[in-house]
Amino acid sequence: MERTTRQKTAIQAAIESAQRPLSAQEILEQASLQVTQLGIATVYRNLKSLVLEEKVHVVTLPGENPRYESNTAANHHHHHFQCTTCQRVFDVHDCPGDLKRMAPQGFVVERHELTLYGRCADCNAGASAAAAAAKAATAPHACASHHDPA
Amino acid sequence: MERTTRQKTAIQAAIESAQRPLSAQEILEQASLQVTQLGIATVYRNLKSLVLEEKVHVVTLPGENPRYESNTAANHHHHHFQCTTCQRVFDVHDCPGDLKRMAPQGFVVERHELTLYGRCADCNAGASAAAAAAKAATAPHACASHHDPA
DNA sequence: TTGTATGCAAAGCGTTTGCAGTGAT
DNA sequence: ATCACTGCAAACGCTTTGCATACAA
Repeated sequence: MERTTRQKTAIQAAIESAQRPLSAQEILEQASLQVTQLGIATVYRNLKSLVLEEKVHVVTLPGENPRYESNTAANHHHHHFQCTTCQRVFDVHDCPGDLKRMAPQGFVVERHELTLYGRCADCNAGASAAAAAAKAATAPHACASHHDPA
Repeated sequence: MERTTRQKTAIQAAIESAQRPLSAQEILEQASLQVTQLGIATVYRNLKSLVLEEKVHVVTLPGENPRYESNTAANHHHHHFQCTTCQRVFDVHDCPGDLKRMAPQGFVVERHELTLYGRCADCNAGASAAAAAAKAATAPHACASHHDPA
C-alpha cells in the first residue's frame, strides 16, 4: 500500500516546478525548504518510486550524475544540450531521426540518446560578460531564467 | 621525466589489443596477466596519463562507467552502440551529421555524443536468450558481468 | 493498531589520493 | 643515487541499505 507523505509530495513538487532536470542533491535542497530534516536517502528512495510510477524521468548524460525531470515535460521524445561553459542542461525538442540504418549488419536499433555540447545563448553572447555570468550560474548547476528553449 | 614501466606497457597493450572499449576493471584484469600484483590505482593513474598523452580515448556512455579505447581506433569521429542484452559496446563508424541546426536560437553546437541502443548481431540472432548468452560469454572479453535479467 | 516511509549511519561502488617503499634512469 | 612510479589502504562523492522510530492508513 502506498502512502502519501510530506516528503514525497515535496520531492515531487520540487521536480515539477523546475524547468530543467535536477540532481538528487538539488532536489534535496529544494524540497528541504518545505520539509526540514529531509534526508538524502529519502530523496533517492522516492525518486526510485517516482520513476517506477513513471511520474519522473531520469536524464543520464555521459559522465554526469543522473538528473530528474517531470515526466510530463519529458513525455515526448527529446534530447539535451549541455553548455560547455556553464554546464547547464537544456532540452532540445528536435531529433535527427532516421538512425536505424546507422547500426552494423545484424544490429537492431531500439532507441538512441543524443547530447549536444556547445555554448548556450548566454555564454555565447559576450566573451567576458558571459564568462562572469557563467561563473555565477555554475554554482550547483543553477539555472536562472533560461530554460526550455526551442 | 617520464619513465617506462612494465605496468604502463601492460596497460597500454591491454587497451590496444582489445577490439572494444574496456573498463578500468577489465584493463586491470587483462594487464594483470602480465604484471601480477598490479594495483587498480596504478591502472587509473596510467589511464590518466595515457589520455593526456592522447594515446587513449575515454568513452563515456550515459549511466555507464568510463571505458577506454586505443586512440588510433578512435581517431576518426564515430559513435557507439550498446547492446541492451549483453551490455557490450561497439563502435559505429557512421554519423547523422548536420546537427548544428538542432540547437535553439543563439546556441552554438561544438560537438555531439550519440549512443544507439538495441540488440547486437549475436543477441539478435537467436531469439533464444540462452543462445545469445552463450555466444556472448564465449566472446573475447565477454558480456559484462552485469545483472540485467532480460 | 499496523506496517510503510523516514532519518540516520554505515556500507557499496568506482575513482582518487597519501605515503612509504620500489625500481628505472 | 635520484626521484618518478608502484602498491596498499584510506579517503571521496554518489547512491543504496539496515535498523529502529515515526506517522499515514
